[in-house]
Amino acid sequence: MIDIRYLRENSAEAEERLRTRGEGVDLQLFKELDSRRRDMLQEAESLKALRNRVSEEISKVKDKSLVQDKITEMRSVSQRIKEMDEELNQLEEKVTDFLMTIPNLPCITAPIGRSEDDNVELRKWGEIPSFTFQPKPHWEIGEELGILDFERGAKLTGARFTLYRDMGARLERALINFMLDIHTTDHKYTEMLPPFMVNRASMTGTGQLPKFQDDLFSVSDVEYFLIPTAEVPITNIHRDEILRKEDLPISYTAYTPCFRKEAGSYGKDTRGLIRQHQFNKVELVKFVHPSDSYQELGRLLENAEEILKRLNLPYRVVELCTGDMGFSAAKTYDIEVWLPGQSAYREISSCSNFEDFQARRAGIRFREHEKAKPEFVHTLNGSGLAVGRTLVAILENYQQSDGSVLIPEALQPYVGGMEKISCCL
RNA sequence: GGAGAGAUGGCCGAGCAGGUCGAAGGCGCUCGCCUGCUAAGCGAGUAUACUGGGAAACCGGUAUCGAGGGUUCGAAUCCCUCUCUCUCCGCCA
Repeated sequence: MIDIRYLRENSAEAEERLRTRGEGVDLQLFKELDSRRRDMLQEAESLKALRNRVSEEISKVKDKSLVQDKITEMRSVSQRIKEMDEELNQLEEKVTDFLMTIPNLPCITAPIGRSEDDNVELRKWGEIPSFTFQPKPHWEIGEELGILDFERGAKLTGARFTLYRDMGARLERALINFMLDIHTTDHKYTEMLPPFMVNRASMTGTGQLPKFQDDLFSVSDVEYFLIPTAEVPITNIHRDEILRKEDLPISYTAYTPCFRKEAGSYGKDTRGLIRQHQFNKVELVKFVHPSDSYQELGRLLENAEEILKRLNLPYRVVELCTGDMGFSAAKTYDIEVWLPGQSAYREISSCSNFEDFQARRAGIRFREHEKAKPEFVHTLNGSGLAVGRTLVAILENYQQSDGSVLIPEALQPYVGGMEKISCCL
């Protein structure tokens, strides 16, 4: 949520900045509703002040028959208050409903652009492997090795679900442990294992709701939603809390499965592991002091990159343009890993600074000084990394001419010292 | 799933035959005093949001005792619904 005062006082500037996202927002209606609300609020509150005063007078008189006329008068005042409160509630609801659907203001340093074509490549790392044979896409490698079973995944559930078997399952599990170990031990994040379903308030806090309900799976007998990313439960850990300044920055990491409907992506990535309804991810989340947030974003990005470096997988870092950023983000860097099967870089991590957008929605604050008013923290998060896509990158980059796949050295201790995956069938 | 108890400020905890209660008392914390040091003691202060005024310091109004609704001139206190927590029984990894 954007600061309502900012929208009130700088609506032209706000409209301009939002326009760079490709989001035409008209603040005129908002301004009207907002000022009507404030006028009415004042009126209702002065009526309440009157009622409070007179009620106190009544309480001091023993013989109520002496103040019967005041009681009668207050009866109608109360009636009026009730009517105004109802109208006020409606106005307020309209205003917050509107605010909740407005995306974050892009950071002024974010490159202006319309789509991913306008993203800016910042750096590249690693050697793109060259093959003496035609490299295969991971779904072929996985099926031939007997470690990925797409057909049975579809039988069990449906499209975009995959059964990992044997070394596939083990490799996925190894990657999760590998990533968590690095982030906890070397990068000093605190590991969390959150619920995989959350309530409406949590989804609203991080920005998935109310606007993106269509992207979420939910359960039918209670109003719980399956998390699309660990960002949701982890960021909401501190919802409605005032954190101690000394505790900032707070850094959490968590492995969770993620559930996404992927509505509107019907034709895309239909084969393989790239776009699944359920996938595993290790997430990094930080709660930071507003003055440090961009520095911390840089660190978080490096922490995510570190995983690819240790696995020796080539990647590049891209800065997203205003038109390609997510709803809640002010600034986003994507890490894209090289996939020889597609001869392309594909997103494997997205690291964002939300500034105070989520903190304001979720009520996550801190105090600058003992007596200072609480302020909103800045929240950050990034994938560290998407596990399934990391497995894809390993299969495609480490594939051998005989169909086997070498296991990156750093990962070998996590698979009992095994050096390569041969056919598991 | 069955039976019962509960939810009050940073924490503990009173109030609950409706009024002077944003809420006693204690603890914690902050500042000051006192004191060889420490401990103890004394005094003052110590919620949040919205809103009006003010350059600001600050001053005023409203709301908040789990959430929402109701009764009433007036609700932490009475009534209804919901959520959560705890205890016992059952079931279960």
